[in-house]
Amino acid sequence: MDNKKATIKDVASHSEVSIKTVSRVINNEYGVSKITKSRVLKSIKALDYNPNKAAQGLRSKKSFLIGLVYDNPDKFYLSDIQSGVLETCAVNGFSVVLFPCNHQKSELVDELIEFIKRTNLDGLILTPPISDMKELVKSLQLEIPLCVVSPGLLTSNPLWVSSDDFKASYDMTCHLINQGHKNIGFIKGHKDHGATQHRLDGYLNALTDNNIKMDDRNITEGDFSFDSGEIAAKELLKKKTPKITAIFASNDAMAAGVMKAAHKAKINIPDEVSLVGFDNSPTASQAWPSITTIGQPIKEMASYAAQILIDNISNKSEKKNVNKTFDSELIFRESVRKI
Amino acid sequence: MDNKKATIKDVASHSEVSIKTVSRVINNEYGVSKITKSRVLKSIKALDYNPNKAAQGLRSKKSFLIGLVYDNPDKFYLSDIQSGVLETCAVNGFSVVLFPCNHQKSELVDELIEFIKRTNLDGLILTPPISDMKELVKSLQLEIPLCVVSPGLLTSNPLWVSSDDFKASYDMTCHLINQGHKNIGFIKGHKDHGATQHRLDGYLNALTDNNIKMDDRNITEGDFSFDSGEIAAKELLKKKTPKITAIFASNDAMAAGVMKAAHKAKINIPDEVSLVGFDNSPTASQAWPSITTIGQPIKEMASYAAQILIDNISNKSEKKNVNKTFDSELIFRESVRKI
DNA sequence: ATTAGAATAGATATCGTTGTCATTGTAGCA
DNA sequence: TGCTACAATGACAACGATATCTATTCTAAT
Repeated sequence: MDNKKATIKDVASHSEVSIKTVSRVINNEYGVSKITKSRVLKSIKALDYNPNKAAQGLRSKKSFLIGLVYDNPDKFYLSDIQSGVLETCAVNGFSVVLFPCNHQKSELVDELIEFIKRTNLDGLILTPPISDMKELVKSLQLEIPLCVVSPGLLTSNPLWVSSDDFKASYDMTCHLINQGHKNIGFIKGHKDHGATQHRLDGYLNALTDNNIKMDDRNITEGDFSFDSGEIAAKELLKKKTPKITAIFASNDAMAAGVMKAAHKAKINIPDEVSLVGFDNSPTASQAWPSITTIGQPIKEMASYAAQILIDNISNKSEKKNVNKTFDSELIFRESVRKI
Repeated sequence: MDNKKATIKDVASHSEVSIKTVSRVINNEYGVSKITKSRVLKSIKALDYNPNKAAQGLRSKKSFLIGLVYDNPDKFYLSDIQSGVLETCAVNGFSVVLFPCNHQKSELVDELIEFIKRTNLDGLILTPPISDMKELVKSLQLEIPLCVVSPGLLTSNPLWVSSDDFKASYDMTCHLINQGHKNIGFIKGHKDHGATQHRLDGYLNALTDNNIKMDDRNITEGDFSFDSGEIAAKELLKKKTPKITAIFASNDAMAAGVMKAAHKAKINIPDEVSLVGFDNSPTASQAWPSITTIGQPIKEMASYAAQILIDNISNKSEKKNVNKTFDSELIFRESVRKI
């Protein structure tokens, strides 16, 4: 049976000090001698004591809860985000509360504010495309410490972490060009994601820098979904003059869609058309042929985001410039052919 | 700026009743007249009051936190589980704390118990394959209210929800047989999952009931991963006498692996070999050809699991027989051909 | 009228911590 | 020796809710 749980009082009397001293030990505060500290720690172990979070929270006005807000159909991306945030929070004694939502819902701000209050959050992490909603971010900032992941625009205001989508996209396009491709189709991502523009810009700049004239018909709409990739590919593949020799999909899900379209149309990848994606999701490595793509350290980014947010909440460090951009990496596989 | 948050006291004085009456209204307790109640509710709105969870928890010994334990590489499955649990918890004023883990780690029980204590959980939901670890479940039961999802063995003891894997697998096998297939390869799932045995049994029983002699060489090992599916398929596809005409993979990820193996070996699906999976994950619908599979109401199951757990915690209902098995559904697509 | 019993409301203790402020102990120094 | 400075410790209130118990008011039956 469960003996009643030990409280700070029990620890105090067991180690013959005041409860305040025990509290000091728990919170690693100054002013406890080494001897006392070790005695208290021994008692804590002996009694299997765990501080009561509710009581701590009540007194210190903290909830030790961080909200994670998302509206992203990419389960692989989300999974990485979650693990990163989770690990860091666990290490720091925080828990994570998830908040899936619909970014197009007009009442979202109100719902979020209600959520923050009801749950008594200490901080909030916003992921794309929520992190791209400037007005919403502005409003939430007034309520609670914030960290945004991959926002379209980097301001100095809320905490942020980001990845270098522009450079990655630029480099990948150059890679295709180096492989002899000049007619490269591009499938854009969802218009509400900041990354969409950056990835497009990388592509466009690479063309320009390599003196390739941009052809409007090579650029198609997409929304990061598999289906949109398939539809866009149909469009691109039926263009005849000049024929497209490579397709750059703004993410791997759409690249997989392209692959399906190609299969259906009996167009061989990479022999007839090369294909690259973005995200390094399992989809890309499991496809046949496996898809050349761009990897970003999503989990690390998320982990770092949680850390700077927690630091900010605990105002442990008043360091400035904690915001950080993470490097991406090209991952070469079987879906690109030299021509 | 943030005015200080309203407390129950503020509401009490604003509506000119005692704090206890406000408490009664918040908790929907007996003994408040309609008039008083509406006055209090009005004040609550006017002051934008939200009960402080920490204080509630401290006093009532609850944390309003439910733990969700998982060790499953299938992100689609997990995503459904999470949304289901999340929604139900939100409606009931509970939050969800995630606990990803490694089910093969020997210290898992201790880690879980530590987690339960540290986080002060009110209840725990275990998903496969953790829900299949009998000893672990037994130990945790002593600590905290439990609900297991899809355990291999259904006992009356902890709360559970389940899906009818045996029947689904049986029906799917019969479907293949009806389409003229007699030599059906089977790829098993991960040995630690209870579902693995049930799915295999369904297949075997269907063969027996249709007077088809089981061939040992038709049954291969797998572990629910894409790669294991690809490896198993290589094995099955090289068998010549008698040739296999259909493959039943225990989940969609492995079915996708089979598809890759077939592509590599230039074997056409479904013309030369039919293929079916299990889970109805996006993988199956996005493949080319799209894969016939079995759908289970994962999200609903998870939602239901959370509900009965919360009911149990709040001992709202002492209903017995709340445990429930959910029906599966065959989903017919392009990967099966009549012969 | 009277009164039992239900319905309603309130006073106060309490949950397990941390914050504030006071007290004690000890080493260093003139 | 006497004093200061600072490290170490403790007493007690407070956080914001619920539980327990008591005190009113209201209703309906006598």
